[in-house]
Amino acid sequence: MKVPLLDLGYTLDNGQVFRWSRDGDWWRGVVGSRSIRLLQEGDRLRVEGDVSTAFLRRYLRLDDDLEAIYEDISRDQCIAAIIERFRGMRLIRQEVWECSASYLLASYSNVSRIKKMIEALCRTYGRRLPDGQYAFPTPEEIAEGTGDIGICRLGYRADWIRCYARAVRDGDFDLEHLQGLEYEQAVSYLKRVKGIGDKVADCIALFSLDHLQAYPVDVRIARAMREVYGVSGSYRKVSGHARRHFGRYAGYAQEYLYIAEDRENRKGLEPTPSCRSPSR
DNA sequence: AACCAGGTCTCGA
DNA sequence: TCGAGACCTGGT
Repeated sequence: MKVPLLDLGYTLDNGQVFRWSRDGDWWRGVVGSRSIRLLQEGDRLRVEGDVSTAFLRRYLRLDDDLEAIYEDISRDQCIAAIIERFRGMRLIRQEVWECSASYLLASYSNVSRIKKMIEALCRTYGRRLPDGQYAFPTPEEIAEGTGDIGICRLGYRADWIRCYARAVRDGDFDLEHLQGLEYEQAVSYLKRVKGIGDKVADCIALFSLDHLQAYPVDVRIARAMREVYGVSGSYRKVSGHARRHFGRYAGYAQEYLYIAEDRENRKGLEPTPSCRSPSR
């Protein structure tokens, strides 16, 4: 399929999704219960697996006008340089249950471990797919599964995920209702779930509810906000400042800042533009 | 071997 | 509303 401005590598390898990995020149991943392989060749995407182009257009947010978003969020030299450096990185539109359950597990951990926890969860409770991969488990499968959650090594997150799965299964937490809410209401509703706080709620809002103004602040973003923009303090304060600074697509700016920090930390590879000084 | 991690919970001011 | 401490576990 033909695609607009896109860098598949930056898009799949920036910590927003946890079930994709490199496989030679290809990318291999499981989305829900679909096993997919993707290869980008310029403006074309080669696709293997049980997916339609319509599904991929939606999943990869190919409907976002990246150039327009770049223009909107390029409100300072630092973010402009980072955008230039990582051109083509897109947010991904994840399904709500998988996204929320995944980020519920993501707290106070690191991407490598998060990936392992999720794979273990899928292997323990998810359906086995024809190619040997495992689907992301449904709330019912987690709530009613007979597998031993202990082998997933989730730590204290095990209780959170089981409690959340039960609530969704029983209708005590309504994902349909969630998807109809505005940003602030969605965040408040999400935070009723034990294990979902400010940051995870923002991730879910941004990655699965189309609330592009959401601005998740983790330790890295907090560091960037402090060092680059001179802002620190409570989550509310930092996130709110960023949302005012970057505007309605603040979430995109957040993800560009995040990938820049990430590549910075994987030292040795690809130098990134540095703008460590509140020039002003 | 320490330190850190896509944070949240609880509690006290 | 905010800040301080504790926290499963595994990466680096």
